[in-house]
Amino acid sequence: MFPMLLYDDFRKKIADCTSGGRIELHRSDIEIDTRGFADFVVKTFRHKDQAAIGELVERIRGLEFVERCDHSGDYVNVSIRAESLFSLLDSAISSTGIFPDVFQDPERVVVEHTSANPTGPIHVGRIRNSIIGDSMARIYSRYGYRVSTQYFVNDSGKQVMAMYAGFQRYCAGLPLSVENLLHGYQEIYRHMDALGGEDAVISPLLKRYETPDEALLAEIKNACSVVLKDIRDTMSRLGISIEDYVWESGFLQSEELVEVFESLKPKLKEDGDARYVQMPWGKKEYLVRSDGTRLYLARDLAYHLFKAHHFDVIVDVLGEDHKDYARTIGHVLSDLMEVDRRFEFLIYSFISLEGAKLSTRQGNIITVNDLIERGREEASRIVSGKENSYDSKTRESIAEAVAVSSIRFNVIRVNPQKAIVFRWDEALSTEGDSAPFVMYSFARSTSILDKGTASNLRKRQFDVEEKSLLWNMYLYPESLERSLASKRPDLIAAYVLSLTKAFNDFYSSCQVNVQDDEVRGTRRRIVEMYRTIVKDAADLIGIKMLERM
RNA sequence: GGGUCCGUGGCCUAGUUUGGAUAAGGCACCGUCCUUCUAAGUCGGUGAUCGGGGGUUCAAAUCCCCCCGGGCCCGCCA
Repeated sequence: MFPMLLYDDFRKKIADCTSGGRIELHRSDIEIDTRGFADFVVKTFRHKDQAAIGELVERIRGLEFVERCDHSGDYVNVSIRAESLFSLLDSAISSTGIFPDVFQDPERVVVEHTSANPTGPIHVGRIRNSIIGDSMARIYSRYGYRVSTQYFVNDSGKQVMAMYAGFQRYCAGLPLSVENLLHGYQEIYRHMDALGGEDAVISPLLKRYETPDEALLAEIKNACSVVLKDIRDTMSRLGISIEDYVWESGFLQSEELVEVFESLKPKLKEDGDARYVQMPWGKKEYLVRSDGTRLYLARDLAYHLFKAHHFDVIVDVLGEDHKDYARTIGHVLSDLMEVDRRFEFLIYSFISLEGAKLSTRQGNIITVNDLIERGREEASRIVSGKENSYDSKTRESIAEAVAVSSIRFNVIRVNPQKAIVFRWDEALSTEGDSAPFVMYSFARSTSILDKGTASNLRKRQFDVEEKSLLWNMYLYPESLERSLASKRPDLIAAYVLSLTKAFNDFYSSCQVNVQDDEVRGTRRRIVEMYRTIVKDAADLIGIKMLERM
């Protein structure tokens, strides 16, 4: 089943004009104009037959939604009638409440994101995973997929063992808190060499763990839960909630693990008592150590098999350090194990600190909670400085929404492939291309609707700013499509900005609440449609729209 | 060393997948607009050899090759 958006696609209809004619053009020859010549441009470089192009122009002119169509240079410029855009959007939103409507797709998608080792609070380096993952899940969902989200909790590796051992050694008797666990974790790595290295400190625990020693399992899971609670609270503040937390320890002896080894049996190679699979690009990937214990890869494959049992599309959001790893699991699952499911990976580059590297272990982090707090203070100051005075409760809720939205926006707006260098002023920026810019326009639209009175819709000439706003609204499906196909949530951010700019132009040029019934009626309707669409799109990237700010 | 991704005005970010008409936003800087619906806004201005070099093409920020700079990976860690 192929996911689809339901709306009247003018672009497709223009493409249809070329079929059966003397020149054939593909949908990709028809572009959205970005230079101000028209709305759509049809590229005709490869067609020198002027008569045939003239014929095409005539056919396009015949379309009821086309206002103007001219052949100029090597392009055919097509302008769409504002009335057509208006009635398309109006009827879609009137009948279904959204634009574009979707065909409910029965395919089940699971997006795994965040999955950070529970060894400390979530920091700005890690949050990109959560922000991208959550937005991507929302985009799949908006597209009509049945979506679930998961966090794979690592409670079985060296890092959490070290945290547990560190807490025992350096915080004995103290309460099991995030601060104490983090302290123990950092201390034990500081003294690792003096204590005899990982072999002496961690390996015995790992061995007991995999036996399995149920009491140890429970204690470590308990410690992880404490840190995880803190991570969950932070994410929840950002409007991110993950449906299922799947514990790695659950796969130590699972059916799926047995299934992995069963399925890989013919492909598994021996190296002493260790076992590995050979990658076609030359690497050996180990699943079993010489001492018989299993590596993370084995448990993660079991986890992916578990996901494959319940979902059709399995999406992992991973940092660029896991790029080769993703290639490995993709190959093992699809080619070696021949699991008939779509495994997809969204790889993003890191957020770094200027000069320094982020590290939980070394204590060199900016926590997301700190970031939100700073943002809240900043926003609170701006709200207080405004003329219309809000009570302190309203002011604080505005500040929180602005802080959270700004942080999410400034992360999501960058192509996941590109690295981000963290800077305080950029992370919390409230001017220009930012979340508050979008939110503020929305708040102004609330005022417009509050102040005037409704009236009947009547057909009339639209101004250029009205047309431009309508056109931008019409383009929403294009952004949704591209964003989903290329797993680029940043494209939604770009769309939200351009829609907001179009609304601001409209706002400054077109008074809405005027005497004239026809003008007032259509303009108020345009504002309502804008609110529906901008809210829809903003929600995909976690911007919290406020009625007032 | 091998692999991989990135390099667009002083700074940040789109545009590269599918080559085409004036390279688009934002920040900063200079100037404009609050007795029309919220100035977190609007309008205008300064500022780009699209990292460098070669190639393909009627046409290259976009495709190919080489080089330079930076991130990440190259564990019987997770």
